[in-house]
Amino acid sequence: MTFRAAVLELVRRIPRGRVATYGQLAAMLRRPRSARQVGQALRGADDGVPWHRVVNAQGSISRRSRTASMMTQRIRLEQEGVVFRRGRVVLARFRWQGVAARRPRDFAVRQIG
DNA sequence: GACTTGACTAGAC
DNA sequence: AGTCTAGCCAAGT
Repeated sequence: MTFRAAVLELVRRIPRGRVATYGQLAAMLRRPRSARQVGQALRGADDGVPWHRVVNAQGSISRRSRTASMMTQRIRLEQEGVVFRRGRVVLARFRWQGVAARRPRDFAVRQIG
């Protein structure tokens, strides 16, 4: 299993309407310093992988190449309901939490009385 | 193996 | 707020 294959597999699990950052995905793969390689892996991704759901740490879109437009990615995200503010995805609301999101809410047990 | 290339990022101005 | 820089490292030559 190459790193590239692991990245593509993980990106396929990002649900519609959510985004993840390069660094976040790298950390999920237990390779926290390989953010650049996540981008590199996405370079040749086919239509089967939702590459548009990956943005940089600032929530903005990174250019795929000199000529490539960033509009395609933004339009795709907005069509899924992702909201941009001042050119950035509102990460606080749309970041994919990964497996942590489905963890039991043990915090709700605490009561006042 | 020794370079080279970047869809990156945190920190420092 | 933006702009630079150094460090990063999987893949491709």
